[in-house]
Formats: sequence, structure tokens, C-alpha cells
Amino acid sequence: MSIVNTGYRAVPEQVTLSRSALRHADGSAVRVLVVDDESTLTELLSMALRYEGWEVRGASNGQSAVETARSFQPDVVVLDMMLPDMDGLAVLRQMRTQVADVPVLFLTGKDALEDRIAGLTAGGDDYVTKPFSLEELVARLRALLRRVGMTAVRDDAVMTVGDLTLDEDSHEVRRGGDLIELTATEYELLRYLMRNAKRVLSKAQILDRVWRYDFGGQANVVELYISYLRKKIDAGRRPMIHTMRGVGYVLKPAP
Amino acid sequence: MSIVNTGYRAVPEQVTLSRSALRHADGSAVRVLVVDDESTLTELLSMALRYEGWEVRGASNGQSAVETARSFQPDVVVLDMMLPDMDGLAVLRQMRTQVADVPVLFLTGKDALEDRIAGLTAGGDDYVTKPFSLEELVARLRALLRRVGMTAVRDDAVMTVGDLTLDEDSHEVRRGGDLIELTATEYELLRYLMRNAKRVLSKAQILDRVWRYDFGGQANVVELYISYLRKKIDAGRRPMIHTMRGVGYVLKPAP
DNA sequence: GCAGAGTCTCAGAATCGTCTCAGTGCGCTC
DNA sequence: GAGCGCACTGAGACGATTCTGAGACTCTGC
Repeated sequence: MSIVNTGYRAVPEQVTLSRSALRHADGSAVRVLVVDDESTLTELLSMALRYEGWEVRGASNGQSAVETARSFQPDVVVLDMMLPDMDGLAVLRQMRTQVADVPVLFLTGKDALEDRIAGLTAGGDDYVTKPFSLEELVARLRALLRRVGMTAVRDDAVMTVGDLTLDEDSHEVRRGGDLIELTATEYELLRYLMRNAKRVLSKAQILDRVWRYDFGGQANVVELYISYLRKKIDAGRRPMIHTMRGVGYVLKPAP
Repeated sequence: MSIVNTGYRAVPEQVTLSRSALRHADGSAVRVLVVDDESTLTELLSMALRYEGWEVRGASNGQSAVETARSFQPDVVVLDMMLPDMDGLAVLRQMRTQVADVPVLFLTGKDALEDRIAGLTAGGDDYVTKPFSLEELVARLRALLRRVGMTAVRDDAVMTVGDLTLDEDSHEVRRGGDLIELTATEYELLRYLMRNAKRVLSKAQILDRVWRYDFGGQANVVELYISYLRKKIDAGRRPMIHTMRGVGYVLKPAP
């Protein structure tokens, strides 16, 4: 895990996000199969998804991916298109013979090859390009699971905190009825804050989840984007975003 | 233990805080593995954590850390990033092969090296920078354990003493429903007092637990912060913070 | 290739938190 | 009841953190 960087000092943090996991009707945890040959990425993903409360299994090549799919019977698969032994589409095809209709989230490199997977989203699958942010990846997975009807405990496309709502399907954000336009980064930051409403999040945590895993820039982007969000969401209203000096930020319903 | 600080004379102290330890369902104590090559720090930590009622094992290098992890099967690990033989992340990886999913609290030096650990909080692990205060470290450990579902005897994110409540997730403090804003130091001091409600704490004890272990300043900071806290918590109410002249302070429910 | 939007860096300004110092008050002991 | 210490608190210095404006750079769509 020599992945990322940037300079945040540790800061008193709550790392207590025991989030209520998305579940099967019978109460067992969601099962995710992660297939990637970069072991650091697989580790990072596994940790993040376990943290999400899900059960994770990993595979580093197409061969074992197919085998694991058979025995593990995952609810969703994260699949790198670039595997050493097999083409991603071949893996997909074989995997579907083992687990009919599993939704798949493809990981693709930057540009190129886009055409190879164009058409895939038509089948309900989806893809993200590397490097991605963990929040983005998790959001996509949740969307896939939602689509397959893994409705689960109160997992809705619409999130609400006080008079603030965020619709994951339409990307629409409203505060007290007013539509608010956000850029992609602002949106991701807000979603993360909302998913963890009333919980203090350190800048390090925010950076780790909302920014791409290879982000190497200045740490104060977080402050910057918090200030953008405030202008759009809190302007002229009871503030919902609060600074906890030396600790981090919290979003909570205005009193 | 030539670590610590400043000029409080030894003073009649209660060293009897047999606090109800966070436990496994079966009643056995929480197991913590502390890995650091500075033996003074390891000792300081071990004492503090045993005092917490936990079972502690120490290791001074990566090699033995991994071995100890295997045999000891800790519930949580405190791991210095700077070890003589191995990189902290390498230790983490090997340790995880021995004890799947143990949460880890990393210790890092000031800045620098930060790059090696960015991304870690994403998986639910956490870190503190040296020099830290013992209360902060313990709070983080408790948060990690809480997250892993080591729920145990009444260990909640919300603490209550009389009509005073403190929420460790949101950092929210209320007295009789009124929200009270505290600075970071005030908050830590209050948490310590609440964790030891009805117990007299000497200024030396408070200094040792709430201030960083290298604090070298004037001893009357404690008095100062107690007075800040009184203004915010006791103002105009039945006082909860009491001075025991020549002994220390107690926090207890207003009668 | 140009315009516009979005993202990020940098640096200065504003704000806030921490701690020291010193004076005052108050309780305890004799 | 007097005197001595301990405790409390106001003022202010200092340092750290956070905020924000200006601008560079990148990417996209036309």
C-alpha cells in the first residue's frame, strides 16, 4: 500500500463509521468480489469495502476470478479490464455462466479501449476509470446493487439531512426546496458528508475517501471545497457545515 | 520512563480507577498489541492501556510484531510507522495475514512520512501523531474497537453524567439539552472527567492524561481549563465540577 | 484552437486556541 | 482570627489553523 500521499497531520479523528450495511433480506452482508492484479489496489479496495460492512473476496487473475465467483456467489463484482491472463470481457462471460446476472463494475485505464466497454453499461453494468475515488466507486456499487433490487435496509437513492436532500439517481441537490448546482467534486464531498452526517470527519479522512487515490496535491483542497460548498449550501441560511478546529468538519441539520 | 513532564509533585492520588473494561462477549479482556522501538513509549503506553483494563503485549520491531500478532491474536494494534527493521505498511500487510481485519492505530512522527499513510483512514484504520495525549490515543482505540463491533459492556459513543452528555462521534456536548461549544482541549478535559465521574482526579493525573506527554509548560493550565469548563458547563446551573482543595477535581451529577 | 468550466496551488489575512503571567480571592490550619 | 497557600481568573502574547482571493493549468465541447 504505497499508494498515496499529501501532507495532513493526524488530527483527533472519529473513525467510528459503523455504517449500517446494505444487506440481503435475510440479514447477511453484501458479498463483493474484487478482481485486480495490482495487489495494492485490491488491498485498498478490500479495506474500504469491508469498512462499508460488506464481505469481500479478492482475485488477481481471470482464472481464479471465475473460480471464486462460483464458490463465493458474489452479489456484485469489481473487475479490472486489464488482467494478465484473460480479457475482461472473457472473464465476464465465464463468470456469468457461474453467477447469472451478477452486476459488474469495470475498472478501466485512462482513455483508449473505451469502445471495448461501450455497450456494457447498456446491460446495466457500469465502469469507473482509474484512478477513482473510493466514494465514487462505492456510490457506483451501491447504485448497481440498488438496481438489482438489493433494496435492503433503508437504502434509498435519496439521502436527507435536515432540509437538505441529495438524489443519487438524478444528482439533484436541494436545500429547503431550492435546487443547488454543484460541480462533481463538490457533489462527492457533500455526499460523503451526508453519508456521515453528525459525525466529525478529519481532513485526512475526507481526502482519503473523496479524492482520487493518487492525489498528491496540497492538503488544503479540502478547506477550499468546504468553502465552496458553504457558499452554495449555507449561504444566508442556518449553517449545516461546521468547522471543528483542529479536528475536522461535521455536517448536521440546522437546529 | 523518563518521558514526562512538568512540575507537579506527587500528590495523594487515587490510582484505584478500576474502570470497567471494554470486553469480549465471553468476558475476556480486550487485547492490544503495541509496536514501537522506543521502549519508554512502549512502557508508558502499556501502563496506560493496562490501567484501562486491557491486556497488553509489546513488540519493538516488525519481525516480532508479526510473530506476536500470530500468537497473541490482538483485537487492535498500535503500530509505529518508524520501525528499525521494516516499513510500517509491510508490517501491516504481514500482520493482516495473521489476524484478518485487526484495526490498526498508527503512530507517526510530525509531518513527513505522511505520504506513506495517506489512504489508510479509508479502510477504517486511524493514526495519531507524536507527541499525543494518552486520552486521545485511548479515545481513538476505543473508537476503533467500537467500529469493529466490540460493543461490550455499555460502551457507547455517547457518555452521560447527570444531565451532561458527550457524543464521541459528533463531538457534541450538551447540558440539559443545551448545546455547549468546546475547544479541543476543553473537550478532552471534559471527556476525561466524565470517564472518571465521581472520582477525584489530581492535577498531575489530569496533566498526564489530557496533555501531550511532552508538555513542558506551567502546571496551572489545568486550573485554567477547569475554569473555562466551569464557565461553559456550570454557569448559572448547579455545579458539577468541584474543587477538592489540595487534592484535585471531581465531576459528579448535580444533586 | 478558443471559450468556459472546473480543479488545484499559493500566499496573505483573519480568526481562534493555547498558554503564561500576575494579581486577587478564599479556605484551612493553627 | 490571622496568616499562608492554594486556587481562580483577566489580560494579553504567541502560534497555529482556517479561510479566501487570484491566478495557473487542464479538460471539454463547439
